[in-house]
Amino acid sequence: MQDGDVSGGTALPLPPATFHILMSLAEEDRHGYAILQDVARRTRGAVKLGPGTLYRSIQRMLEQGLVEETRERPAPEDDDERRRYYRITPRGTAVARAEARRLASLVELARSSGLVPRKA
Amino acid sequence: MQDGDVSGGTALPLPPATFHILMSLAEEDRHGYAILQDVARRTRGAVKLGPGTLYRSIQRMLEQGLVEETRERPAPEDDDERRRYYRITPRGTAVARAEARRLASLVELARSSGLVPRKA
DNA sequence: GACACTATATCCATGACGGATATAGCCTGC
DNA sequence: GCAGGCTATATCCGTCATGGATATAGTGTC
Repeated sequence: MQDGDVSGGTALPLPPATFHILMSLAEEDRHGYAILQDVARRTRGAVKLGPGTLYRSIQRMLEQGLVEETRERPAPEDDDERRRYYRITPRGTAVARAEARRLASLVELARSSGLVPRKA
Repeated sequence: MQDGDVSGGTALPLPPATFHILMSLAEEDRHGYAILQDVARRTRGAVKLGPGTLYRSIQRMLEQGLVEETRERPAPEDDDERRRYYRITPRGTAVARAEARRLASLVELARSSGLVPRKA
């Protein structure tokens, strides 16, 4: 299902886990485990990333420059030294937007196919 | 990324190829190769299914009862005996609708994440 | 003391994919 | 005449993303 590239080796469609991680980080910087909880919360439990999926996705995304690790950390009393915090990059934002547009046009396609009788 | 089932072993998210095939068959009964061309046409070339993906997807979908092979064929002068024609089942329609709703709510999620600046 | 939660990371099996390959008849251009 | 492309179906292979199990380890709860 080869769509287009978005410059730099990241092709669409984006792996679903990658898209969810980018959406979570678009809101604010987070560490891995917090992303896990945030995705579950935002999707009302519909999407629960497994730990394997999460950490391997983050590694891939670091290599592709979609996210970067931040040195900034919260005040020590709110922190946990084990955590690793991540921030979305401009490239990550661009890729996420491209994926969102792709999904939106896919929904449009479904609508014009006579599917989608009512609003979600 | 385990979402819910839609009764009978077919889980969401649907494999993208499966969703495209269902959308194509929602319009009218088609044979395999015609689905291939229709998907490419409807997505304006953005999605081109490989032959392996197409025929294995159809086999899986037959097993899951999402599509069925039809005995009805066009007039012999418009036909090709090699073709195998497929029709979407009520279950296939239900599954496709569920997937379309899932995608629509994913787009909504992206919108509320501050992504998606303009319409696709 | 057992269990659950936080937090990261790796391993394994499964599943979906693209592309190559196979087979084969048809048509077009050179 | 024959090379190449199109129609049409089907199988094989390597790759990639996934869920879940497992590992490690500190904290808190029952």
